[in-house]
Amino acid sequence: MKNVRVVRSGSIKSYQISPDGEEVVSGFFLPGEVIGLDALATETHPSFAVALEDSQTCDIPLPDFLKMLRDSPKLNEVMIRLLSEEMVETRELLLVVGRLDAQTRVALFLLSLSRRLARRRQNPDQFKLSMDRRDIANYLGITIETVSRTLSKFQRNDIIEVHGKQIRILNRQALESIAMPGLNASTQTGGESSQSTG
Amino acid sequence: MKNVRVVRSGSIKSYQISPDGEEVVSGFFLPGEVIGLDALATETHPSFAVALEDSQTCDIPLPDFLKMLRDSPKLNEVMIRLLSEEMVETRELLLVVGRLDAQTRVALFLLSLSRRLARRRQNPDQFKLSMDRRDIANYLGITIETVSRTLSKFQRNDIIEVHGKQIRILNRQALESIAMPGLNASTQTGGESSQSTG
DNA sequence: CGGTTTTTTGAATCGAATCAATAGGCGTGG
DNA sequence: CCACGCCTATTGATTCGATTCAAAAAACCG
Repeated sequence: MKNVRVVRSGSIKSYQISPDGEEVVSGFFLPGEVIGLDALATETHPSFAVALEDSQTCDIPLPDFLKMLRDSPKLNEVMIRLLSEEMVETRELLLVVGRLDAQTRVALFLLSLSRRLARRRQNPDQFKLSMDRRDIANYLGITIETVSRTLSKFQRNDIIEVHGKQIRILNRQALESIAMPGLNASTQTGGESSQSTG
Repeated sequence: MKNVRVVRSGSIKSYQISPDGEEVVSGFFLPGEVIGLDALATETHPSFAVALEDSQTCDIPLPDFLKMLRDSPKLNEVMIRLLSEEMVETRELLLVVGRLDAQTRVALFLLSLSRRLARRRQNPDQFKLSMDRRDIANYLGITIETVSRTLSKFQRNDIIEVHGKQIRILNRQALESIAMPGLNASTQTGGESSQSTG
């Protein structure tokens, strides 16, 4: 699969196969987002991609893309910028993922989805998860059970509403304060919320 | 610090300041490695860098560097490749850091250092850590105590020898098998109480 | 519907963090 | 050179969060 792929509609899961044969989810892509930029290094995708729902994508074969790169200095600049941005984002995720507790990861995940939906003018406060719990857990590096428990807890605290894959954000502020690594503890989250102060 | 920086000698720690004011170590750089590629996106470094020992670096001011990029399609290509490679590497680290236990992280860390030393023709089996336990812990997303315990354990199992910052790798195979996420468990690493020469 | 898979919830266990105390290095000054 | 104090590292005991194992409940599909 040596393509650069632009997502047009639907959603895509990308994953790798770890040395021990396990699937490892490395990202979810929404419309407008680009998959396979890291293919530029190796000229082969280190990862696979599957659609999570009916999706349309626009594939550009890697050789063609490289040729375009050579022909267009402008595209070159854009690509460097895109890569560099993705780099910053991934680096941040890296800082975050290894050291955060489960509920922070889940909060960040929900907010990330929300933000990306907002960017394409969809309701950021109510949306349907296109991936199942297993994929979320895998992506966040926690277990299915912990994802489930955490969502339940958020719901109990009136931060979100969960109906299967349907999510509604009720208290964005609370969610954001949970997502903040160690920053301000209590918003108006009452109940059992108890995000640790340090 | 709007520079792209090439490390010539010594070693450099790069870090960010998290929202709650904590230092977060984001990488260690050895000679020949390049710091600040992600500066290309924002035109400002998201991170700081300090020398861990006497070091020489070669700084290229970002504007100059960007001009060079504009003037040289060749450099452009090289940069895209470099960024893309760094991307792959960081992505892998990401997969790994969020889901691995402490001793796997430490093993990977030691092997990473070793590999990078080998690349520049230094002894990959005996070297001095230029950073302290605090930095290692911070980088790996675990605590000082856990780093210490893990190194001690490796030593007890005759996998490495530790004298403060001086490290000697005694059983690379064992270290590698620990570093493998969930792959073949026992080389001769066995449990804590495996046989040993004394 | 029945059967399957996904999700939620509960109880027990395990690993790492935390709290606390000791040991080792290292530079300064007696 | 040794004594002292400071800082880093190690080790031990306890606590806490997440995993694991197990089972029930809900959603999904032919």
